[in-house]
Amino acid sequence: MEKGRTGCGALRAADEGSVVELCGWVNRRRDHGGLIFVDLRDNDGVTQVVFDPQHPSFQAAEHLRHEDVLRVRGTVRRRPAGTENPKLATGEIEVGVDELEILNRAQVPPFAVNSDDPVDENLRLEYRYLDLRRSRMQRNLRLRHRIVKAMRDYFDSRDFVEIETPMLMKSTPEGARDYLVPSRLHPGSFYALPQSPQMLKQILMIAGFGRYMQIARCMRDEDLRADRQPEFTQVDVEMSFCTQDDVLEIMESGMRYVWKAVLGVELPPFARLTYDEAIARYGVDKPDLRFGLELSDVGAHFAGTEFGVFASVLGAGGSIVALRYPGGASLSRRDFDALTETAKQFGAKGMVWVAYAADGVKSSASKFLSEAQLAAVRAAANAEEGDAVLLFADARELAYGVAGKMRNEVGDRCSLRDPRAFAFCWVLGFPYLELDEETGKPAPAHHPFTAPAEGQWELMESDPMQMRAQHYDMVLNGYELGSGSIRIHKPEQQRKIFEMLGLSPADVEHRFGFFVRALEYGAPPHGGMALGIDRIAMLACGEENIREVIAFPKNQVGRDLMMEAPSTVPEQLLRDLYLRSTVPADGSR
RNA sequence: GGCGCUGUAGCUCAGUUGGUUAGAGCGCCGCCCUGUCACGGCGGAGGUCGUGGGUUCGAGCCCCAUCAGCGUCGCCA
Repeated sequence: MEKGRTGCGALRAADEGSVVELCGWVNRRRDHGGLIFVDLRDNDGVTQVVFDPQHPSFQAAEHLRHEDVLRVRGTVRRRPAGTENPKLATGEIEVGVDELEILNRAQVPPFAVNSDDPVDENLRLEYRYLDLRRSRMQRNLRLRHRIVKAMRDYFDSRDFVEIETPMLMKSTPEGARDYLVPSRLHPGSFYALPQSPQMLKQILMIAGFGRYMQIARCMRDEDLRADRQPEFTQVDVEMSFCTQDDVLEIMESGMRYVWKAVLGVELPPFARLTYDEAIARYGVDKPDLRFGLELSDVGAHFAGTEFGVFASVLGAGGSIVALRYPGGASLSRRDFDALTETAKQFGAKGMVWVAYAADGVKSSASKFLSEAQLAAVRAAANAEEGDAVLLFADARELAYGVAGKMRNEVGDRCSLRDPRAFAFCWVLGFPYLELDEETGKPAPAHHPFTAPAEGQWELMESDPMQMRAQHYDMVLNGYELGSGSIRIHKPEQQRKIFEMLGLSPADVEHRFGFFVRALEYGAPPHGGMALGIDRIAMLACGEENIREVIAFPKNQVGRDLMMEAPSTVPEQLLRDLYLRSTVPADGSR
């Protein structure tokens, strides 16, 4: 607070009689003709200031409007008995104005700044400075600040060093699409903005820093989602001579510290699931553990079934996955049709439902299901009378995937996803390889610096798809907060992975030469992790959209509606960079 | 690129089966009001019903296209 100025949230009854100076915005004005009250708001709170008619500033106060900016000097006085406002921290007192200075006038704002009533998001983003004045964004961004500060404090206390890495980096072929920056000094060459500081933090381990962290900005040129922005912030961590358990301990303790420091919440130890368990029980590798509704495989009960759909799926080695819908027996056929449509959007070919109502069992496939099968499904899904069970039959991966997404859908419909609950977990033991959908060949499921599970290098030759990675994800309420791994630190192993990726030695030299060379100069074993700050802040704030915890976010098509970026640039700027646009003048493509 | 939803006053919304001059609350403007705090009272202004086309005697409402936004799938090593 500047010398002599008092915050608008500071004054209490004990300050009676003191002369104070307040600065802030007109949150509200109540004009009684012979007496004017103004609620003055700053980042500290709201104070009622009073203009008496005999005072020279009274006439000016008659013309004050929402969001005008004032400096006020006056005397703190207790409010008359019976007029205190218990809803206001400063509600015992008011400031009788002696001096009013109007520092600036405001246009009539396009939406109400003094309330958190919903407003069209386009408008909020266009007038973000007004939106940020509102209490929701003030609260969210201040909470976010405290999260980031708690993280820095925590990692500092555990002897991590924050080191900045460049924003102008080198484009690498795999992963997300890069944002490119043309080089003026090197015509035809480009920097890439970092997707993450991955290789640089590993090089910092090779450089002997031992424990590194960074609040790192990352950019990925992919399509946006409610939980995804093209630029985002990670707490990026790397450590030397560590095991997977060491990293998990550091990161889990960190989250526990942050939750305690910022929210006052003591988190229990995080649940640990293997990838295979997560898929089998929840159908996803980022399960929402705020609720149960675990999946079950009921294929065994349908051996020899006459039902064509099930028979062909089982014949082809697929799965039939059951999901309980609590209270679902009361749904209408129409409701089930709508659910089936939802499942189809998740990739299902269809859905069979069974409703265990008090007056009997109904099903979309009742002709084909025996009493014994209905009972077996009910038992497998732990369904009670009044529940429904949804069945998804398909190739194993698809059936579980759809069931997992439908589990979240059912969780929403049954209000099982409490926004104030925090269910953290670790997912471990990911497969090292997955089949590339285009080529059909095995490719690393994660980034190519991940180390296989201990003692599994030999599987690379014998049974590569069985290899597991020393890779781990931290998951909160169904959101992936981040992932990490123990890295490869032997240059020959790193080369082998690149080779498997189909890179020739010349490719490796061109793209990763600096990195493999660094590994050859005594790279210590190391590993680490990165967590998405935006998602953490979003969940800590109880928000469902990442834009609510970012001061100046992009909209779904990557536009900043306030400054109107991206934009065209003067021709000369392009010439300096040796660039020429291929976009026709009318903007068509 | 696919699918779904949304678009009516400055804001948030209502608008019946297609039928007279498109409404409400808040905000805005003016007047009144000395204890309010979502102050109150009286009066007033304010509309390309996203845009274009079509069907119809008649369209905010139906059809087609298009724009913008949101959600989602693909995508995000």
